Amino acid sequence: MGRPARIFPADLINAASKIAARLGPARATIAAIAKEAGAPIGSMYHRYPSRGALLAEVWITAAERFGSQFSAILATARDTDALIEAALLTPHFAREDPAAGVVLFAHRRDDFLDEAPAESRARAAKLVSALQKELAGAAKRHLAGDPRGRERLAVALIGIPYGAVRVFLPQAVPPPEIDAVIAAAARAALAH
Amino acid sequence: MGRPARIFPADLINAASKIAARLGPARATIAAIAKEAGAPIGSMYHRYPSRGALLAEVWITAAERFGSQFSAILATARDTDALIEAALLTPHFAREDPAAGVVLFAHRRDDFLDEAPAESRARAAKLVSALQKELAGAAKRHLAGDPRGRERLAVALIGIPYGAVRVFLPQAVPPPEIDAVIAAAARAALAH
DNA sequence: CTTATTCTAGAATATTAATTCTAATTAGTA
DNA sequence: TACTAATTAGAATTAATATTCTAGAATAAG
Repeated sequence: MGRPARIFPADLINAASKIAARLGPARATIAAIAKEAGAPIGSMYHRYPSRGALLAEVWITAAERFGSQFSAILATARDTDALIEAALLTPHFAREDPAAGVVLFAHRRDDFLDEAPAESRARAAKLVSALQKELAGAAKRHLAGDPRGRERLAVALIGIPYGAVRVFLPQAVPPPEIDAVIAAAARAALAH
Repeated sequence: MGRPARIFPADLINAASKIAARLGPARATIAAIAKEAGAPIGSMYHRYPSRGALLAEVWITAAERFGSQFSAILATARDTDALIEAALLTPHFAREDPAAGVVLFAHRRDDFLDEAPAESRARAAKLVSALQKELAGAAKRHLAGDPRGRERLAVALIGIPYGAVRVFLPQAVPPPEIDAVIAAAARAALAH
């Protein structure tokens, strides 16, 4: 029933991710994304109500992928060594999915969400708060003594790896050698 | 000779810094900056040829302040302990000059420079490459054995502190407790 | 084979914000 | 006191892009 689609939502998200990674969300215009996707402008609005909604979807898609891997690692972590794996997810992710990595680690979240409809914003906020909760839980388990455990864990497992890959992104993918540096730094940050 | 100025360049830079820190460079419109400075739109263009030129000046001003302190520390560093002071400059700077700190550490450099005239861009590039050179020199002195010394130093003294304060900025100023975490992490990153 | 439906297609319009322009002030100077 | 230069002041214009609108195609159902 109806004309078959040539352009699917996933195509637009992929195209928008690439453009946003390359030029930044501010320069990811509807025209540029449409061109990258090989779609006419009209089809963009057939899929997404606004540019803001599409950009939000780009961030959310990337964040969901990262978040699910991160929480899987965190949930099964038995000791500090296992936590370090969570810190290493950031460079790993940046290598495995460069466009999503650049979206998440070389641009600002708000630049993807500022123009988003309320519904998308709520979905994004849920992702962030889920991650916060998991960090709090892990802090309770692994850093029981520290009243600021969640902050410390956030710095060690998110902030430090983020800052380290940020030195290289978006021009280059983070080189493999920094993984050891990230691991050592995260470990030190955890060891009070 | 001529009507005395009510609005000075520094006023516009300060106003633009505040707005850019609060809303991000993309939302720092000429109208918003003019309002913050109590200046009419016309006066903006009397001082700066374009919005891009003004935003570039905001970043350059902040980067010059940070850079001069950073290179002073780096130049006189005798041992690893002294290098750690360079890593701590990031949280210190974010506390002492919150607007400049947010400009440098909570936003993207390119979002301040993408629309800048060539002359401003060149000035900004010079600041960046000066810092690169200083890092390379310090790497030679302090990490003589490491072929990737400059990268490691960049990660330890810039990337890690940046990522750590980024966990808090721009909502809050980085709390004093993270300084010890940053110091430990930077030290670990240096001690291969 | 006609019709309803879904989608492509891109031109036309609307919106937002940067920039330019014209006029009005103010202070020194001849 | 006129005159000139520097600046304020903000309205008018322009430019860039997001969004809407109107048509045209393609498919399945009846």
